[in-house]
Amino acid sequence: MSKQLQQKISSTDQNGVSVIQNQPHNSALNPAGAAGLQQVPQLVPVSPGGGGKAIPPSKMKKSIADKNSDEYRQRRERNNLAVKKSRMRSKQKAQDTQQRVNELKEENERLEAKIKLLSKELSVLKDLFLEHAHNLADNVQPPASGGGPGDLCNNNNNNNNSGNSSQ
Amino acid sequence: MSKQLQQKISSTDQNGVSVIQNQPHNSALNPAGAAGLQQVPQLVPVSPGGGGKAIPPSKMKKSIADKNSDEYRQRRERNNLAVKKSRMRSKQKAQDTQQRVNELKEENERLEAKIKLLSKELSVLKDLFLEHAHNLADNVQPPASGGGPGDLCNNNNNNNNSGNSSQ
DNA sequence: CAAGATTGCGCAATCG
DNA sequence: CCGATTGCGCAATCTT
Repeated sequence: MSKQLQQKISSTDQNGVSVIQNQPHNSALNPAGAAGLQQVPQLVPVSPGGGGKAIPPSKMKKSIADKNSDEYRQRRERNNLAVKKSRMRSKQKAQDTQQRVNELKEENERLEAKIKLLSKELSVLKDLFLEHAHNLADNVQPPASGGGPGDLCNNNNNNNNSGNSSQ
Repeated sequence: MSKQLQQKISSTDQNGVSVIQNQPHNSALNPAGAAGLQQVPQLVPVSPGGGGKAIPPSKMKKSIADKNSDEYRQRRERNNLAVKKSRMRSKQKAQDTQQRVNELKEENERLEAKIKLLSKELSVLKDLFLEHAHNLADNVQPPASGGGPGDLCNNNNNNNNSGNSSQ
């Protein structure tokens, strides 16, 4: 709705292709070419013939399916542009998606590393706690040696409550 | 390496298209159709003309570019199959990639959640430690305390929920 | 109903 | 030489 145009119109040039199918079944084909030959059946479904009501579409002289028509050519070209655009986009999107995958993979690795680290820290702290617990259980007795690495837990505190402040 | 063939030869049927370009520039085009017309210029680059040595390629009667040739038709069909296959694959891959993105995104979220949880656990434990440190500092002297049942150091359980071990 | 966007398809040129 | 890719145009549809 708001984007279009802008383009060098490479359109048909360097390429100059020509294509034709082998088993045409319908549609009027028209070899308007450069080889030199030209043959235009000019077949147009003029009237329903036998029994139809009427042909709603007003003028159907060349209407569609007429390879000679300017209109036709014009529309073809427009469509060709549209197609090119659409394909470009499509390809781009695919690429972007692929990149997204890479980014996500990277981030994943980062996160996993972080988890590993946190886990390790946690386990260390927990071990410390366990150790203390043991100490407590063990040393129900008086503090024998002074320099021992133990006993952080000397507290029987009557702490009312923990002043934990969130991060 | 092990997939191919198998197919009802839909080839040209329900479709029956016929196409031709407008500005042929090169290549010998040959409208071999069904509409009823046929014209085969039969142009073949017979001799290099001016100064070539010789034409290595053995027989080049119809060689390539002959739309009538069986050989040609056969090759076209083969190529058409190849093209179809290739495109299918391509599309499939794109789809897979997209799915991969989704999976990765999900996993990412999971990981992040886990990180959050671990972080919280960690902060709790750290706070406990800090508290103990304070207590230690505070009551450097009164080793004895009478009757407070509030003993955090009793590490029995608090809320430690970390029994996760899946994935 | 028209105009652009998509999609399937065939051709041809290239690449491996 | 052959299959796989890729760019391109046509035409039928789908969307807007």
